[in-house]
Amino acid sequence: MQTRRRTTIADVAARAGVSTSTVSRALNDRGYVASPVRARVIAAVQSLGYVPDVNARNLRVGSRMDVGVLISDLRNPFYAELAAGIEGRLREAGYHMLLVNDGGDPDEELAAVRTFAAMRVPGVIMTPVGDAAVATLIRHGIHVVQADRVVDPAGADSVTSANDAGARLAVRHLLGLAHERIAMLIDETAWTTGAGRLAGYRSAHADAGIPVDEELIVFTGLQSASAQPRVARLLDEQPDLTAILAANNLLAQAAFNELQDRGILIPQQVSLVAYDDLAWMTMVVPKLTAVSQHAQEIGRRSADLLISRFQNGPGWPAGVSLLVQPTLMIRDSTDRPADRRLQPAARTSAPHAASPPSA
Amino acid sequence: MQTRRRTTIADVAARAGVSTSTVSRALNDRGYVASPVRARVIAAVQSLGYVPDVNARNLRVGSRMDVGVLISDLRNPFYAELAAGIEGRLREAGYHMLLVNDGGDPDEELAAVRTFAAMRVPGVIMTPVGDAAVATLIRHGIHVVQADRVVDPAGADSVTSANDAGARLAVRHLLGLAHERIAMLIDETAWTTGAGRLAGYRSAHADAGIPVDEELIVFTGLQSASAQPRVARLLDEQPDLTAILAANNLLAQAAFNELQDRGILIPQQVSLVAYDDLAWMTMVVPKLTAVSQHAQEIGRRSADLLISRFQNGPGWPAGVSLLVQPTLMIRDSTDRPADRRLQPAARTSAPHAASPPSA
DNA sequence: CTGTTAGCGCATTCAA
DNA sequence: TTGAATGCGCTAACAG
Repeated sequence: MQTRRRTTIADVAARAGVSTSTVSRALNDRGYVASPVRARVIAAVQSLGYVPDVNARNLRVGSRMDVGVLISDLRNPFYAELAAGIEGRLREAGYHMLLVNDGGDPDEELAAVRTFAAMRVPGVIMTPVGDAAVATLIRHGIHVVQADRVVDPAGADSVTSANDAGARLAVRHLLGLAHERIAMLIDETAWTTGAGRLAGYRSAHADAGIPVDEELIVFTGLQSASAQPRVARLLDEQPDLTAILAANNLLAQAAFNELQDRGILIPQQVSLVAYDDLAWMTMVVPKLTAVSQHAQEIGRRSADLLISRFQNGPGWPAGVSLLVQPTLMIRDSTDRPADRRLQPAARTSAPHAASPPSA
Repeated sequence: MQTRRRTTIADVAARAGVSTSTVSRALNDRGYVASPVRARVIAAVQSLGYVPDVNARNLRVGSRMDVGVLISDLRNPFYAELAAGIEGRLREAGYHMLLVNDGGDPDEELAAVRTFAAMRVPGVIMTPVGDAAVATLIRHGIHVVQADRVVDPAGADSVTSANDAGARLAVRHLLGLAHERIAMLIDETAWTTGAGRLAGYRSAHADAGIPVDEELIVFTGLQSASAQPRVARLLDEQPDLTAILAANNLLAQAAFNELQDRGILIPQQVSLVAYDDLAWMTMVVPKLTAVSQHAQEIGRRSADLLISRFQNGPGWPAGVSLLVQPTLMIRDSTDRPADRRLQPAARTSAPHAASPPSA
């Protein structure tokens, strides 16, 4: 029957003819245990299929070997890579990853954080959405590493991508090709990722002495469904833009789809640079020029940083920030701008151009 | 200082001027608690920032609200969708997902399963790789739902895609287009996914009275790096094939890339059907005809099934198997086969055709 | 080298 | 309606 009591350390002890503490010592290589005794214990464990109860162990010892990981969206390949990087390193260090997906919702995030606190995990790696969550963790004495973006610049550790540098790389590349009207697609700038990328966009323009036309900076918001229509509007309103920098992979997808739908040639009519470098970007025609953030590396370093926190005591400096440098992968979606007059002609032949532009 | 003892239920009790049992009752809505007392307790909890220790709670109660989820590869969008589906439902039911990634490695899988057993989770949802893991879980009285594939057809519950039906759909579509030499790309058939898809491929042929040429069935193995070279060899050795069915998204990617690299036109020279329907498949040219497995739905149903197990006692029939029907999304990568003689001509102009075919 | 004792934080009898 | 006592399974002192 299923009602059978689970086997405990006492069962093992009885079977091996020793006390429970001896079993505990044998299993944890702690203190002295005579070889033959250890062998008997191991044998008993095997035959009983005994697995120690971590709840009891954690309760007694006061810490556990699981770290909480909180990310926004498992289905976004960027986060999936990040999580994979984190998990790999944690596993190497003997820790387990407890992954929770908050969907970018601050309430879910707070709930998840409470769960981690309840579990008494020693640390949490998260892509933070609200600062309340980070604060809660810290208040409970739980180490937190902010990955990818940061909401608490002072207190908690972080590992982020050099967003400004990445955007600068992309824009400088476009400016070098002689583009002057470069649109920037961005979800929002409340997060450091968006803010950094926008800053890079601006500073690259400043370096080149080219003024930024604010009309070319479009905010799509966080709902991915609204992105493509917003791109459509941009294309309608700014017929003379020659290049687009999409601030993340979802926006790149939206831009690419809209350009395709309209029959606008990339890069002949509009050059496109994606932020995030995903597999599909080399499968489409043309292959997309993209900024690789090295998501997995960000994950690995986040895990490393957290583990260092565990090992080095409170002596360690607080608020360590690591920066991972992105790389620009130049492919086929960027080229010198062509004669702009090509564009309206091509667009009228596409079905989507039916609605009259406001210009 | 960090050395401060963590706040426990006793601290809350003291602050509220009641006993610990009253606090416990107030927090769990169990038994009678006078309203004003409850209010005082809540206030104390708030001001102390108290969060109950789940380790202690689980130890006492003997069960927890976390279910283990074990998948092969977080970075594969199919699994990511599956996990997202599982998590959504679990969360709705008040459970948390503890996700571990085994990389398809039986040893890692076994280790993870032991961890779950040690945690005394009430159930595990997994894409199983070895049968030892499933057996271990069952032996420990932990409910397991096999998702996507199954290694234990008798004992444990499962939610899978109707793989044979999906492949049959795809092949029937190709046969209907008058293809007769349809290659099947498959990683391996040790897993039920591959076996089912191959069976569907065969039965569709049988239904149409078309013999299967075994040379057209190629096994790529599990390492994704070896897939594209294997496709290359297939193309060299079988110059007269007119269509390819790729048994998963990785293989579809490999096939697509190889065809592109060789300049072979899809679908004019070779039609391509992907198993798994991912976002990039509608972004490439041509858009890929694909079998959608509804990965998220598989995840949702797996979670539902597990939760039912929790609720309905041992009275429930053992080994429930749910089947999710796949859907064929017909797009632009499949068409009637063209004159085969086009192929060699096109291929000699491609760089990869340098190595002489064995034919 | 090994056994006895105690207690981690909590939920639950059982009395009051 | 509340409090005191008990024990979940385990590890860490402390004796022996």
